[in-house]
Amino acid sequence: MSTIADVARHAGVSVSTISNVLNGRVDRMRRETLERVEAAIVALDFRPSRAARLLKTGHTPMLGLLVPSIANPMYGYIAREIETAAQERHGHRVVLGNTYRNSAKETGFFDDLLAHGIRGVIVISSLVDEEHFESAVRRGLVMVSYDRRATPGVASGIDHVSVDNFEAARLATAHLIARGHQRLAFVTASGQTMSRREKIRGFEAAAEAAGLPRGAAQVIDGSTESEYGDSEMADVGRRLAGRIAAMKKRPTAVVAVNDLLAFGMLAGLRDAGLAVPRDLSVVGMDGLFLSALTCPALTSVRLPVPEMARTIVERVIGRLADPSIAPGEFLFQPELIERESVDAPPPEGATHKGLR
Amino acid sequence: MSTIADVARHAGVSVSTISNVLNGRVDRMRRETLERVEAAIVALDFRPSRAARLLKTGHTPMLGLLVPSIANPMYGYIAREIETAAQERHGHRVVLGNTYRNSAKETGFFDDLLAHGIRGVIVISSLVDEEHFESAVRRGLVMVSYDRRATPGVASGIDHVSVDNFEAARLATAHLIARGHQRLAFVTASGQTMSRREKIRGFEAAAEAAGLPRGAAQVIDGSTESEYGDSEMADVGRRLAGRIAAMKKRPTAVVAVNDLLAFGMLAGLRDAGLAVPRDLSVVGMDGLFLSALTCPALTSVRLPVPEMARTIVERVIGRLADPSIAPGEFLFQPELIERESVDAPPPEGATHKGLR
DNA sequence: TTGAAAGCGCTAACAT
DNA sequence: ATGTTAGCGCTTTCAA
Repeated sequence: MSTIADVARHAGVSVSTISNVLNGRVDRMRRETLERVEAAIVALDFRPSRAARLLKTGHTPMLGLLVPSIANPMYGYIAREIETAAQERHGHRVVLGNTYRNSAKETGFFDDLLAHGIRGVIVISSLVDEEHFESAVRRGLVMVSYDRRATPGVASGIDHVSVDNFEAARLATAHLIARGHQRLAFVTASGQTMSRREKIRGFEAAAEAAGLPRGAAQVIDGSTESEYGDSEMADVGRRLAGRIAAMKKRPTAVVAVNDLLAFGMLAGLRDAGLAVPRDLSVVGMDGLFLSALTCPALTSVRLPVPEMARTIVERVIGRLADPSIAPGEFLFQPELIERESVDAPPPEGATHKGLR
Repeated sequence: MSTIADVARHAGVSVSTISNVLNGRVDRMRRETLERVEAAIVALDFRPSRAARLLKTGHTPMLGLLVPSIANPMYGYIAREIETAAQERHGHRVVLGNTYRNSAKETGFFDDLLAHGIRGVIVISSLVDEEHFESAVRRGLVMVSYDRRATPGVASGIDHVSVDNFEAARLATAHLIARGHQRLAFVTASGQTMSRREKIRGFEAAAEAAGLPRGAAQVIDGSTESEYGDSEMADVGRRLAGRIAAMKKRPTAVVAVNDLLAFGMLAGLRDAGLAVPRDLSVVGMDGLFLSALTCPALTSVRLPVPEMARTIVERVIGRLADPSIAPGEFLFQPELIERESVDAPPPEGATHKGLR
């Protein structure tokens, strides 16, 4: 691989002239010089070393991207949109890390980014504790977090981009109530992410707004060993389905914390001999393309992923370029996609399978 | 961030001593010196700059990973296993790129890796043309390709790791034949990847081995606009299901080129009023965790993804360390997972819906 | 057992 | 309009 010195020699100019054309400082340059330089660059197939530039400038067009697990279709989708936006719109590459929701892994990732000279990082759907994030920010990282709301009243050095999770759950719940359901459950994996908290609040708010009696809207959660959410998430749904099927006075409709858990729930309900939506209605959240393929096709609350991805990328890169920009909070609105997993509740007294 | 010079000053030694301890050359060092250096490193929270090291040594612990689309659950799964193996077993980070099966994007990715000083790259499931790969290898990349067999007889500078796609399709097809099916279809997206070719050969070989009459085992394909395979792949399956349902003498069983296409097919068959496996049996390939959740649960051929990921990572890193190692081909065996989407064929004359 | 110094490939301030 | 040069933070001979 040829270096800037080779090019300078080949073009019969100095290295700074080469550097000038590489960096667009060509205004006060003789046309003929520029042409010779360009020809030399082509002739030698010269590509400037990013490593050397980084060492000199302290900048490099790369971003870090941390996800709990890229095998989770939702994170895969978000990651694709982020990588594509970073690359196509800003010429940045992305370094990916799976955290398995493990804060030591997160911290290790931040350390490595810094060592590699990468100063922008996007963190997807982490757990509640934010201290090691702020500490990474103090060490020089520009961070945007997806799917966590800023803690109200706490100054943060981090951008927060998220969907309005409260509204997402409220939308799903209100839809169910409008279809006549009076006994509802919100099903989730245990373990508190901030988005789960918001969703639970939205669920309860919708129930209360509809004047449902106390206890008519319950939260049911199931624990996972490895809390990072792909196949495990579906497993939780499946187990929870069994538990719900066995309840004496079971809910007639269920809001799942995300599509993956809903997929598991659909499968578990089927195992238990319950028909959706005849015996029980189900709403998911995420609006993955896969949710159109389940049987029945899943009614879900869709997130505006490509738009959010664009904002996320713009924020990191923008704040990297201008550190005086203050971090902010960006909330996106979800949208209910009606498909086939919701119907009116079964007539009272017919809640057991086969009675209809 | 402190530098090696800061540490040297703090410990009262020279920078080369610091460098020596950083690189484990501590054998002929006074114990007391070592301790002072280590204390200084801790005191200053010093982390050596990878960028500076790279410039000096030409090596950096990073790998490139190219996938058609990380939103595809199968690529997400492979990517997770690869990233985890690279990180946990070899301390390497990974730069991810989505190619959308576009060779200009692939080439651009290779260029950038080289510019960043990254010399190892893993390419997942690319199209047949390999010329721009070999050209990247000539420019210094160490490459391993997943899901492409080496072209027989052609010397290649690339490692090939793949599942035995011939065997995968043969397994699926033989299973169907053993259950009594005599009229089969292999369904796929059009567009030739090498793995599809192999699968088709395996499908046909199984049919022939069973003595099925000519024309009893047909290949049906559907085109996609954007050939990179996630939601589009399912869409193809869905469309093809409609086409199959409408056939006068339709196959009684179908082998899908991958699980995603099978998911679409299941949904499309349902749309068409056909019951699986009563009216038609379906086998997928990949063995995604999602295939356990469909209805009916999908019988599929599972790939040993974690093992393959480990081999892939070992090969790049091994050949990076020792360029004299020759590239090779590594074939893994798949395994049939029986679930609920396969049954005996419907009695002849009862192939139309509702006739049973 | 430790230190001095050259140099990896660039950028940019400063000279000319 | 172009050239000279001092680093950026390390590694690694070579000397002491």
